[in-house]
Amino acid sequence: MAQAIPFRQAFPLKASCHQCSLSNLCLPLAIAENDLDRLEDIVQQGRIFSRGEHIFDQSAPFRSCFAVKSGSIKTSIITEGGEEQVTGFFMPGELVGLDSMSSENYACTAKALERTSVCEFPVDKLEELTGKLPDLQHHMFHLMSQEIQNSHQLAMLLSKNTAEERIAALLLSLSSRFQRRRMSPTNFSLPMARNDIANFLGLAVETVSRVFTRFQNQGIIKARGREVELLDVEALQLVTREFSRQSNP
Amino acid sequence: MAQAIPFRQAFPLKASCHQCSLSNLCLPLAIAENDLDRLEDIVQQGRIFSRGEHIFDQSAPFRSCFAVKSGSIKTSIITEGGEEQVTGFFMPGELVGLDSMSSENYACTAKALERTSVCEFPVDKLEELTGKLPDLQHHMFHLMSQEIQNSHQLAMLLSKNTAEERIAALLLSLSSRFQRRRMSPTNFSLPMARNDIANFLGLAVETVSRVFTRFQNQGIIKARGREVELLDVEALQLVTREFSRQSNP
DNA sequence: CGAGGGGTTGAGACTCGTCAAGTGACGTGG
DNA sequence: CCACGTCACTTGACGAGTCTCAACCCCTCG
Repeated sequence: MAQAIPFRQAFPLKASCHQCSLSNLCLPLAIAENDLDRLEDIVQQGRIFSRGEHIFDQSAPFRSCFAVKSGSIKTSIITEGGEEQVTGFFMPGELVGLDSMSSENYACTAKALERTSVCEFPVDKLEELTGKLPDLQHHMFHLMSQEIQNSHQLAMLLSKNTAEERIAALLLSLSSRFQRRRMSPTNFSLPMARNDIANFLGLAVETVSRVFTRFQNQGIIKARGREVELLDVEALQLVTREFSRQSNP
Repeated sequence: MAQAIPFRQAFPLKASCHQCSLSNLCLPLAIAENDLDRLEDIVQQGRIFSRGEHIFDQSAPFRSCFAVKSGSIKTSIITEGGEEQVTGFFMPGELVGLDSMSSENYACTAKALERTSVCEFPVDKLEELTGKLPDLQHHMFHLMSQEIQNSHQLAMLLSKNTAEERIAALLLSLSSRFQRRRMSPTNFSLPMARNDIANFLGLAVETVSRVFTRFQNQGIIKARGREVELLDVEALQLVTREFSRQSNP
């Protein structure tokens, strides 16, 4: 990983949405080939953050959205009481900061979970561009409403489901997101700590730990630290009740 | 109320965002006076739904967003297992359907909680218009990101807070939304049933009921059925931990 | 080598869901 | 007019799931 950085920087920073392997997940998805240059004009590519660094901070003036290029990011809200609430994990190809587009300031803090590179989209320029490119505007609406739906799904998970169901759902979500990037959907390493998982899912760390070992004893997964292998995906899906409609009546 | 309907319908349906008392909460907010006509061109105003009627249904083709003019709406998702999850309550001046802008179909079902009138914004025309009016586009981004934030707040409430805290938060949210409309913030009638509250907050109906009576015994609220009076707003805020930062250190 | 963080495991306490019964308001039909 | 069913809501008793507290292990890093 490390040796790639000077290499990338040796190239001109622009003109590389074209070659980016994530362009089918990211903003360029929506854009005709000949408009891609206009998007590239406004993007600042290839900024690198090391593990634990903040991409942006809650209440700082809102300037940009960020697309994850490699690595991963967690976003969280700090409440008035000082508690942290993790609101999401972002993997390569996903866009961070959409929840802040309403306000002058960032609505949450974004932190790199590992060495992470991002592309930066300054909002003023982005909004200007979306006004000119209807497809891009449509795509932005699409992404934002997707974010709302995700959050609703999360709320549902938190309000109705047991610890096992929540964790199964998270594992499956991660699995499908790895798959989108053509990586193994059954064999991956969690970018986040147990603590973050617990916080995100509204559980205690101990509960997360217990469920992991329970799944392991049942032969559904294999887990050593952050290395996870999904042994029985269907069993996981059963746990999330995805299939319960068929056995209900 | 009832006699207003034929009266309104006697007028031409257009040209009334100008007079609408909610225009400072709704989409017109963002728009210069002389552009308002263009918004009005695409709006279908004054559709009425009676209690229990569906404004739109999950999985039906997505056509329009709706602004609540009077009355109130609840949105909910039906899971594969057939359970309902209430995702939001919408009061006059608020926009319903933003979570569906990603897909071909509505992401949830919207149901009138009482006799409710709405204005309809067909999305194709709306998107076309936002492409031409940067302020309107900005406002749409604003509303959508607000919706994301709301949903994150909800997720936080569901994952970290007790039954009392959730209900206090809901009461305060409703209170401030009544106040926005220049109605009493301490004396209002809940548009939704206990059942909906419970579902929305991830609780059992019985728990909601118990908390209501507990608050009543503590002299914080007075509640008879859906009629609610907030007797001690500060106590409610204390319950939600909004102020706990000051007493923490 | 010790310190410290992340993760696991166990025991007890507590919140909340479930089950069950009961109340009051409302509308229907005899 | 009253009996009745229905529906929304309330109240109580009990039990399950999860949190808290505490100890412990393992690994990394200084």
